Amino acid sequence: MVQAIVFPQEEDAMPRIVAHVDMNAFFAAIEQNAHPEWKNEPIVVCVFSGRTLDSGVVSSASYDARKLGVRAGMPIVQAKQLCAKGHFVPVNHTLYGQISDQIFTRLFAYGDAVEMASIDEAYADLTQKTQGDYAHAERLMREFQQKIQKEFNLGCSVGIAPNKLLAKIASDFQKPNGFTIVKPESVQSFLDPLPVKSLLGIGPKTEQQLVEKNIHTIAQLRACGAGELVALFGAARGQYFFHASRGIDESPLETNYEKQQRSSIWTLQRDTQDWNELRALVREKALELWDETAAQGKFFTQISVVGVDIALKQMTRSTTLNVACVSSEQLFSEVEQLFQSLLSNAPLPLRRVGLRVGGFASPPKQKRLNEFFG
DNA sequence: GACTCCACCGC
DNA sequence: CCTTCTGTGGAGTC
Repeated sequence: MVQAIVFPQEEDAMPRIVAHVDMNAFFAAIEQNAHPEWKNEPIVVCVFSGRTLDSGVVSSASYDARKLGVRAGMPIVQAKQLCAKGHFVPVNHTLYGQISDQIFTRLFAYGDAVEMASIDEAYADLTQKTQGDYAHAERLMREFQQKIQKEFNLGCSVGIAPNKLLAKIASDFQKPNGFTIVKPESVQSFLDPLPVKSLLGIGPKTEQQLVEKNIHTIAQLRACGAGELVALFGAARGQYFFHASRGIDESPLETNYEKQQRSSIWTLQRDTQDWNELRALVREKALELWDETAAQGKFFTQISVVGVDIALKQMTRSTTLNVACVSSEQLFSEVEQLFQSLLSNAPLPLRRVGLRVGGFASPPKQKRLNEFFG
């Protein structure tokens, strides 16, 4: 075969190759490494809410804990019943974030572009580097997988496919330490037998709606007309499902993504409907949020508060400022008003409350950033 | 456009 | 039986 000379137009036309990397039981695996004496013992990483000794949920479970039925999202109390001898440790997001950064920094050497999709997932675009050659892509990503295992003692699953949608499903196909390649010619046969829930964006509620229409597999979803899907799910999601069921996804890697909002929500020691009981804590949290965003040079125009009542019903109140918020005092005063409005309409005492800021804009009064520090 | 709620994605 | 925390995007409503 003649070696093709690559012109810019042909570069654009080159079929994409995208890899998705998903760390296996990431938080639990890191904790396992931090405690080598727990080898082959169940480890359960927990978010303790602080309300009672064991209130809270499981964030991540090691494979030894999963064998006993422990799952992410499960109440800690329930996990302890399944796994009395397990090691229950609190989440340490800072540590996991640092390790995540180190791991995915290595990935930049393997692709043209990298998107860190979450703390334990990333995409790499391999199109140019491999010149569209799947065998080359496989060699590269197997090397990456082994490198991470060796260097960090952490396993990951890898999917390689023509786009992000399929690469993500492929990395999920075999776990742990899976390696799945979906070439363009086998996209449909790969997708068809999978449950609809395999598609990003189809969760429990949407799955239920589809099951009611007797749609269980992606093949059955593909048999639906675009019009029917749009009628059922609205324009955006309907069209997404139409394309996704065919394995079509042109979305590019988001390589310089910026957060749109920052929020924090916490569980109260005691349920309440009384602003005076919340005031001090809310104030503290508002100041923290101000400090964190100001430190990043971010100035927000949107402020919201959220309450979750004892029936777990959520309520929100929000406001949009004309000019970015200028001080922590202004933030707190806005938050106070929003909470008073929320509380006066809350039918039941609140169990959890939270704050959110977003709508990041230029700094107020056009001050130079460094005038805010020092 | 602003606001509120809902569904979903991670772990 | 008990239900954390963070962030995005869509839909309905006004």
